[in-house]
Amino acid sequence: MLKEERFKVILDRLVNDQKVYLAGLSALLNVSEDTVRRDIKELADQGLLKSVRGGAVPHAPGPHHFRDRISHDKDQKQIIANKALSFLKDGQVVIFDGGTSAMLIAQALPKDLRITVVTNSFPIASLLEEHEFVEVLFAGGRLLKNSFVTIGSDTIQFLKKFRADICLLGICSIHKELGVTGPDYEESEVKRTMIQSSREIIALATAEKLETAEAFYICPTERLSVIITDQPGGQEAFKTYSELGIQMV
Amino acid sequence: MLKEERFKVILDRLVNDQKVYLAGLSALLNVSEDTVRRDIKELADQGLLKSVRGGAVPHAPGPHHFRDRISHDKDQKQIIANKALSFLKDGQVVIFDGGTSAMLIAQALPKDLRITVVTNSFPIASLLEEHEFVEVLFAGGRLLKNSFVTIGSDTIQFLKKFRADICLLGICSIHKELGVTGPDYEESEVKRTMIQSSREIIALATAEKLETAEAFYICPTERLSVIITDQPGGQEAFKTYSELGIQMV
DNA sequence: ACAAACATTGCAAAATATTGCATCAATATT
DNA sequence: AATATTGATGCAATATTTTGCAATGTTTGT
Repeated sequence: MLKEERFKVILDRLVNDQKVYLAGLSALLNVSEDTVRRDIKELADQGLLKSVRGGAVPHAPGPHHFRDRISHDKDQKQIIANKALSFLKDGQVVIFDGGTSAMLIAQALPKDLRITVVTNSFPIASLLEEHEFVEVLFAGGRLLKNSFVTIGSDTIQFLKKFRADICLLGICSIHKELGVTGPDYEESEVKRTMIQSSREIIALATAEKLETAEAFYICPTERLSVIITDQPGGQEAFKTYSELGIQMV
Repeated sequence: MLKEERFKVILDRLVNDQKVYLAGLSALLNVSEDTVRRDIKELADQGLLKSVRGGAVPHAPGPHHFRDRISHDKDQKQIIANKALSFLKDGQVVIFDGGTSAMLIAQALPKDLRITVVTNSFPIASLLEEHEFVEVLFAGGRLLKNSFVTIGSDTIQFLKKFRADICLLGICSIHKELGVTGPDYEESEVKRTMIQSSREIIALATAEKLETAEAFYICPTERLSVIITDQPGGQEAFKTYSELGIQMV
């Protein structure tokens, strides 16, 4: 088996699972762990992934460490992403927030859509490179290591200059009374500004984030136009938000 | 069997299997592995496939991840990069311009250097992720596809906010009378701003760029503090610039 | 602080590349 | 017709790269 084949396998698994282990690859590829380690090192040198103790993770992953990630999240989020896409139209200015959910949307974006994207996320900007008709405006600022988003007053100042049609808000906690909240102060600041600069807000939320709250306030629930979630099951939840004029998907 | 026939077989199998082995082709084509190797080399020179140890794989035309391009003409630039590093000290604020030379410097940056980096280049920001003690301030703006730098008035506005110690200026043309010039209008605008925001300018230039000029003016030659170049040969050039108080390396 | 897991380094064997050279066939030249 | 010339090919000797292993550090979790 060629070294390049191994590389391909490693990268493929990385895309699917967001992580690879030395032991697993060693067994799968029929080579020693040493070899896998060397392969990973080589790929890391090329910037195609990030080598970590015991394995590797994608080079620009989300903010959290990979060991506590669950891969089945991905499928659910993918469905959410596709729903969100249906709200985007040619000519719009869209703000993408920096989370992994927004990233999946960027990934699924049709190549012929002509929109202007404003974002503070490297991975998203990077994904949109191949989209010929998408203009990317990147918000500068202090770079948050490990998550590849910019934050801080410069970012906020940049975002204030826009009047976007839609803001795709990554996963936050949403609570009917307590509003939309997030776990990190500076990130929440940025999100708040994104919301202020947008006409419509589309929030992406896995079901377990509904009716929960975090430390930092972002905006009142009524400000949302659409909530896209994965479990339509909760009739009550559906009603609750519909009463506020929010469309549930 | 004609060489062209073999070529066709090789390319066909490559399309089908995404890989070919020397041994397999040698048996299939009834020629020695040496010949297959030579065939593959020839096809590789034409850019039709990528030669790898033990066989060949399709030439990846896909999304050129921005780090790929660093690898080739590396050596000469690498020497330049190392020279440049000796000018950087803990605590400084350094502006990195977006070229590949600046990228090599970023790559060679010692992990324990504590500096603040201001840049408009994704690749550079991305390279610095692993540098624990480097703070990265990223200049927002319109994203230039294919080169992954931001440009435009937002970028300039961002850069104006700084007073940096050093600006590492990628390769431009330098001419004693005509000053520093660049081939692209908007990029030159950005570079000019970087220079205005910096106390000292270190310019990186391969020897063939000295005493040449491009369309867009960036700054007078005297504004440079140091020129780092690869061929110390030219005694005259050395003198010419030394008279202006510029250090040549 | 300890053990276990993991990483790093040096090393030798195996696989693969490279180089120089001799052969051969096809074509060009005398 | 005889003889160079050229280019492709295979072979062998010599590098170079890859790989697994073992000995030795380093990190992590308890």
